[in-house]
This record gives sequence, structure tokens and C-alpha cells, in this order.
Amino acid sequence: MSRKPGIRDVARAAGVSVGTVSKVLNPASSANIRISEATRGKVLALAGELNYTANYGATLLRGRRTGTIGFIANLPDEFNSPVISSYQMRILNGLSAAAQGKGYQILLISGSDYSSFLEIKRVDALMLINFRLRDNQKLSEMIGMYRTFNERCCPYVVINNTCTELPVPSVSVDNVRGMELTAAHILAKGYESVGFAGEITDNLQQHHLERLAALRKCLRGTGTAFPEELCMLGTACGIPPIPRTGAFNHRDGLEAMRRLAQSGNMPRCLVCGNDDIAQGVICMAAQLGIRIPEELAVIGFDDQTDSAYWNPPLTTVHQPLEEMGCAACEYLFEKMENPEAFKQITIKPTFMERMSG
Amino acid sequence: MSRKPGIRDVARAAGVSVGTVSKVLNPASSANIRISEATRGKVLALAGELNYTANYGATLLRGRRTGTIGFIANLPDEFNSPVISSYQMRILNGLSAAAQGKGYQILLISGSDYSSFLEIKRVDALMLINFRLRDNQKLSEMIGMYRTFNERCCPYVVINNTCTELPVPSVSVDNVRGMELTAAHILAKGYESVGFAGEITDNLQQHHLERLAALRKCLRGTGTAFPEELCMLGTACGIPPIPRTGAFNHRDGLEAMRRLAQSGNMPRCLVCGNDDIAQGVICMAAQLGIRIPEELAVIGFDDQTDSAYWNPPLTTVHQPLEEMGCAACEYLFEKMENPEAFKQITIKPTFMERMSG
DNA sequence: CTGAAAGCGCTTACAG
DNA sequence: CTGAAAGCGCTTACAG
Repeated sequence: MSRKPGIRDVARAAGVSVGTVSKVLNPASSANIRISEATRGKVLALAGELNYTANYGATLLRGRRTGTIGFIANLPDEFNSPVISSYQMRILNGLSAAAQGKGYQILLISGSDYSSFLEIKRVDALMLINFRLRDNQKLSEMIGMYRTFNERCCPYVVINNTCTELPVPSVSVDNVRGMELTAAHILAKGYESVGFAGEITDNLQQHHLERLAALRKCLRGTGTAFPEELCMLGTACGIPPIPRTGAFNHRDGLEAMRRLAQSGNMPRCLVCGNDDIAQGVICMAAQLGIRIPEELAVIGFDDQTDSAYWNPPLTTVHQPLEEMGCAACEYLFEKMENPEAFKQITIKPTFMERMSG
Repeated sequence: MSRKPGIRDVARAAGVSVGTVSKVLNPASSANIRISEATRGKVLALAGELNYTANYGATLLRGRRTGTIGFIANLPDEFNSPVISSYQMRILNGLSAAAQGKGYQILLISGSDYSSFLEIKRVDALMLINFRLRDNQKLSEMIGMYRTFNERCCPYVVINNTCTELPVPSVSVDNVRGMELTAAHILAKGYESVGFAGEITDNLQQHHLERLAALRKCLRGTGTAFPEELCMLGTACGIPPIPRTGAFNHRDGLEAMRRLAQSGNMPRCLVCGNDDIAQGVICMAAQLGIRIPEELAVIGFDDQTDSAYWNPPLTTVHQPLEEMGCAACEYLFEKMENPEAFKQITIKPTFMERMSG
């Protein structure tokens, strides 16, 4: 129950000054300072014996390294939920693995004033996941923050973002490439008609829009039918908006599938905005007695950790989120060394052909 | 690019002393101190204008609140992976929601020396997820740590743990209750024979063992067959151990199902140690042409966030992990107020009847 | 090679 | 009601 030992306890026990103890324990910052082996040994031994570890607050106040990276786990207000899903988790896992190697820990930041964490020196760097919605209420606020970060050379990085207003250090998946792979697969399989299932909501994620546009471009002139009425996303498709629950989209897939079946105009292949939607689609198809892949091919996007074990195993575009988290973390470390470093990293997805399409 | 303003900048701008600024900005700790409205207003205005926020290191060094809760995300060495899965994520989401209300953030701690984070005052409290394996190499180490924590009245809490050696503050799911609900369902459905699919490995999780034992007890004397040879877990079942990949168990389900089918001795109902295993089981059943639930009923445990959207939607025991994370967090807050507080909370699971069994 | 001392940016008794 | 001053536990020039 005794107080945790401080540096002066170690100093007293070793019969040296606190300054000497500090020098022994921080060899890096006192590289040009020589300490006798005898003293060093004594101090190290006593520090170990007393189980001494430096007070975090004092270290912070003097040094500059917090040893922590901030991870912004917030979802947009529209999502109406504090819950993070497997998408963020996979990025987090990549970040975590890279950070661990350098002795860094992750601070999960919630609340809106992210930038203050950097300012008050509670974290050394910031990783933000950007859910870009078609209509982003907070865009100007975010841009202001990015601008300040850029001016001050703050180490930050944004995952899956593109920002036309100013250059933002980022790690992003190549949506166009993902759709090229998907289109190539569709053509190889010879599916004669294609539909798309995205988020059924007014303010959907830009990613779904980008993927749809890229797929449309790839399929143009190939003879594959890809009509507007087979694209179930947004609100123009006639399905009432589906309230967001966290970062989950299963219900969007359920409803898209139901509507498609009702319409009697079913594509041969349904490309989904993400795996969640594909899961909803498959679930509803089973209820409706539509066989996958014999009657309907289903293709996802993301490749969640368990997509290979679905019934049927999902054919999908693998978004290497773990790698992306890892690459983002390495960029952050580089930026801490060299504040001028600026990168926009694009990661190529791969195509996972499995059973669903 | 100018330096971040400090308390003395605010003091200078407002024409008062730093002490006064501090008092204005920390009304709680200076409750019995009166400050004139004029001064207060001036200080507040200037602080806002300069965008002042207290330096974290200095605050820590003086105060005692770090405003952060440590979350131990480590998996046992056997898991051979730094990856956290949706199980931990759900607990984290519960913790996060509760912490947010009090302005606390979560520090994801990896590495082995958790206790030092508490000692050096880098976190105010610690939440540990305990993966209890049948043979826990680190048990004595953990017990030593728990003992120290208990002696010092440290705020810590363990999720899903029971420790016979000493009392540990905890939040745990009631496995027995979960199996009572499962058995009641089996009897109501009239399934004449039952099997069990758990982890196929030497050193499996205690939870699977407990659930199996509880189910056995519940089914005894009911006329429902529950023979040893239909229990696919551990290594006695004859399946070669399946290497762990993170916290995922899909392959265990795959193999259990394959073996059961090969043996020609298929139960009418297969209870699974968790949802991952159930997913593997369903996936393999589909490949083998075994219809669920007509030929084989499958029941899981956990109720993952997407289990309701599986094909078929999974009948499973809902483990309220979010609530558990939340309850654990509230206990932690209580413990910070009152170091003597000691709780062992048991949470009752509920049964989710869906389509798979 | 080692120690005494200043100071990081705050908070908090203690005076007035 | 406000200020001057000590001190939280370290690190780091600066002497010696």
C-alpha cells in the first residue's frame, strides 16, 4: 500500500542524485553523457528492485512523446449511434499491430473536438476514418481542421478520404480498381444483366456512388445490361429511407432484394455497395426461394473477416483494411520524424471469387 | 504557427494572475472560492478567444484524473494474433458509450505489462477481457496482479471471468442460464438427439467446457440423447487440432460438421460453443447438402451483430456484451469514487429463436 | 563522471 | 475577491 516509488526514491536508495538516475534511465537523450558502469549498474538494479516506472504526467510535461496515437472512432451524426463496426475494427487492428512494434498505444477518441487532443499533447498523432456522405454537414468544419493541421505540420492521416478542397494526407482504397475487377469477373462469367444495391437513404456514402459510377463506366459498351431501374440505392429507387443503425447496412440489402423480387425485373447479377448489404441480399433471397448463384449472382465489397464462411461464401472485392491501418500508422511515424512528409497512399483491392457469384 | 497558448497567456491577456485563471477554469476544485463575475467573464472570454486548453501533462502531474480507461485488448499467446474480433468490439462499444457520458476516453492497451499503466497514472482504471483457457500458462501471473490490485484498491474489472483463487471484480455472462434456455428450447422443439460443436484444440476456452457441462446437466433424464460421440470439441473427438487465427472459430465449425457427416451419426440438433462455430457449421452443411433446420437444427451462442441476417438467421443465445461493457464501466466509475466498492456482476443472457433451429 | 538548480505548465493552500 | 509562491515528478543545460 506504500506510495509508488518516484525517481528520488531510486536516487536515495542508490546514493546518487535524481539527475543521475534520469540520465541512466534515458540513455537516448543523454547520448553524449558518460556514466560510470558502477553507477549505471547500481541505479538500474535499484530501479528494478523498487519497480520504478516514470510518472506519465511528469514525463509528458518535460518530454514530448506521449506514446499514443489517437483514433477517431466517431460516426457521422446521421448514423445515430456510438457503435463501431467490423470495418473500423479491421483498420484498428492494422493500426494496432503497427503501433505495437513501436511501443505505441491507441487512444479511442469519441466526442467532437478531436484536434484538441493533438493540441494539448495528449496524443502524438491522429488517425481519422472519414465517412464521406453525399451531403456532409460538417465538411467545412473538417476542412478548417485539416487546414490548421497542414499549416502546423501535425501528424494526421485520413482513411478512405478524398478532399477536393485541399491536399489531405490519406490512405484510400482504389474504388475504381475494385470495380474494374468486378466488371472483368462479370464479363468472364457472362452475366447478361447487372443491378446494384447500395444504401437506401437520402444521404448515402460517397463510396457507394463512386463504385456505382465506376462500374457503370466499366460495363458501358460491353453489351451487359445495367439499367437504372436495377440500381437500388438512394431514395430515387422508391424504397422508403432505411434508418441507420450504427455502421450496419443489412436492412438496405434486405429491402433492395425484396423490391427487386417484387418488381419482377431481377438482374442476373447484383453488385452490392458493401458486404453488409450483400449479406442482407442473400438473407432475403433465401427467404424468397431465389437460388444463389444459380439464379442470382451476388458480389460484395470489403471482404469482411467472415465472408468466406457465409452461406454461400461471398464473392467480393477484398479491401485490405488491416494493411491500410498499418500503412497509415507507418506514415504517421514518418511524419513524426519528418514533419514535412506528405503522402496520399492508394491501396489496390483484390478480387475474391468464391461461391456467391 | 505560433505556440499553443498557455495559462499565463490567458492571465496576461485578462490582466489577472495565473492562479485566478486556474480557479475560474476549475470551478469544481475551488468550489468554496468566490470569484467576481467581472473577472470570471473576462477570463472565460479570453480563454475562449485564445482557444486555450490545459496542457495534458501538467494537468496530470497536478491533478489525479487522467480521463482515460485502459482496455486490455490482448489475446492469449495461443491465439497467435494481435487481432481483436467482434466479441471484444461489442464490449468496447458498450464501454465506449458509458465512458463517453463522463468525458472519458479509452486507451487500447497491448503488450504485457498492463498494471504499469495504472501505476504510472496513465489510466484511471483498467478493464480486462479474460480468455480463460483450460490450461492457462499465465494464470499465476494474473493472480499476482489481481492480488496487488485488490490490496491497493485499484479500479479494475474483468469481463467473463471466474477465478477460484481470489475474489475478482467482474462482469460475467451466466453460461448456465444460457444452457437452460437452450435446453428448454430443444425440449420444446422435441429434437430427439443433440450434439455439441466447440473449439477443436487442445487448450480450449473454459466457456465451451462450462456450456457443454451445463447443457449435459439440463438434458439429463429428459430422454434427449446427448452422447459423447456427438460432442466435437477438444482433441478427443479425433479431429486434428485447428490452429487459432485470432479470436475466430469458423474452421472449428467447418471441421466438426464435416466429421459428423462422415461418421454417419448426425444429431438432430447441434449446439455450438459460439456463433463463429455455428457459422462454420452452417457453411459446411450447405456444401454437404444438409438442410437447416429441416434436417439439422443449429443453435449458437453470443448473438453477433449480424446473426439475424445469416442464411438462415441464427437461433442463438444472446450474450449482451454491450450491456456488459457498459455495466463494467459503471462499476469502474463507482470504484473511483469509492475504492472499497467490490462487485461481481452476473448478466443473464436471453434466447433468440430465429430460423436455424 | 556527477550534482545542484532551473523549469516544463499547471493547481492549491496560504496570505492579504 | 485576488495574487504570490510552493510544488507535482521529472529532464536538461550548466558547473565542477
